[in-house]
Amino acid sequence: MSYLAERRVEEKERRRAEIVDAAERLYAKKGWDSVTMDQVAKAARLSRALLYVYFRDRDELQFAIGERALEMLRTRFIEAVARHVRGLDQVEAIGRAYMTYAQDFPHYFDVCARFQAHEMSAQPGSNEGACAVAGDAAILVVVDAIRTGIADGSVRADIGDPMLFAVTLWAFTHGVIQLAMAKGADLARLGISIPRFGDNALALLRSMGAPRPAG
Amino acid sequence: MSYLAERRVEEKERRRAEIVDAAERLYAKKGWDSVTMDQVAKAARLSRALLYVYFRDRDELQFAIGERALEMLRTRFIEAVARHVRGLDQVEAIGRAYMTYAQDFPHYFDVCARFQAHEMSAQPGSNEGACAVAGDAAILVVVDAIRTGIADGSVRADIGDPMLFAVTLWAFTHGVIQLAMAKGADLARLGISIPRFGDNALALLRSMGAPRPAG
DNA sequence: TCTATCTATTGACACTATGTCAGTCTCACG
DNA sequence: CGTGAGACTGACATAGTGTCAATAGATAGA
Repeated sequence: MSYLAERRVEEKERRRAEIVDAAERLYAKKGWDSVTMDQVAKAARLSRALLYVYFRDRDELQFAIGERALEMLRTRFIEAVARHVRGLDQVEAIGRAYMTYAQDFPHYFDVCARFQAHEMSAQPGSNEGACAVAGDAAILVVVDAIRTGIADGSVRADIGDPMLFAVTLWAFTHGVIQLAMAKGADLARLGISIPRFGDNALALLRSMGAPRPAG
Repeated sequence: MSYLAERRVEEKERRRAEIVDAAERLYAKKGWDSVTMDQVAKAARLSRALLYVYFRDRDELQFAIGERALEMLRTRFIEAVARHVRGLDQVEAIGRAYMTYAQDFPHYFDVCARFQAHEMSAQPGSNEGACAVAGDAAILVVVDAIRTGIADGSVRADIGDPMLFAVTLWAFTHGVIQLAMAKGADLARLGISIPRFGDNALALLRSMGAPRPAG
């Protein structure tokens, strides 16, 4: 029966998703480092051994959460872009979207940060090409916005490669958010509030992309 | 005898340093995650249990390496500043120094990145105030350079708080290096070489700080 | 010199978590 | 039925962390 095999696959995907759900809840609550496979198994009401049927190891489970995180991020980027017409505004909106994303889903941002920081050597078992620099799909949204901006004149035309510019903007923004997320308290002690920090960074980035007479 | 107690303290510090040395070598060779207390103990020719006399736990050992890393970073910053007179040039030199530092001591940069990313909640047992945002001492060098730049006219005067600007520059630069370190291969695949990436970022940062008619 | 004592050092233990595997359970199909 | 494929599990082996009682070594004082 072909549609039985189909059902099997479907069931398998559901189980897998349930596991990721459970893992994600724990991740959000306690941080990845203190989530054990046992806890995940219990939360999903399965035996620990079964997790290893669906995921090669702990890292691959985190990787699965990462895929969700990147997908969500891309969605937010697209929504942000849709709210503006001028390219420069879109780029700024993307930056702001990244910030609110990090606030709304700290654990998602955490995965992104780990993907970004550790080699993440696309395990041979999984869908390899899925994640490159920072979720290709997401970065492409930025590139598009930049291209739009160059076309409508809101972004300086003399930036070189839009891809290079996009990756750089990404790195800048990521660095700012990461610092804000981890060191909010220390920043406060220096008289810097998170919103001020974020707004300032965003303004600087905007001025970087805008043509000479500031826009 | 007072000078005997003194000798004791000295010996203790030497031992401690030996342990950190061993740990650091392993860190540099294999990355912190795959360094075990056992390996450190063997490398230092001590029993594993003794490590716990000198360091509360594995994290505190890494922390000790972090102190060295931050000290080294500050040194590099100071050297970089000393090679220039105009504030803007000093700031740019600091950024470049951070990049070469990351190349020269990848494991030191790795510790910095972890300090920056994880709360690093200054353990009550150790010298707490030692590390705030990113090794206060290091960031102060940046602040000084910015102040110098404002004074000599090479840096836009209308940036607000120099501290805010310094922290932001730090975050930007850190983000760029982190991405370059971890994703060099993927960047290359996008046609972006590390040097180009770094130089471009540095140029952008410089243009951010320079007064309107680019300097 | 002998001994009390203090500190550095260690072997062995308890605990936690990971990943594996042989074996059990379930159920659609012949 | 009963059988075979795939879902599922209990129990094991391994590895690493942190702790503790006990040992070894040196020093000051009798």
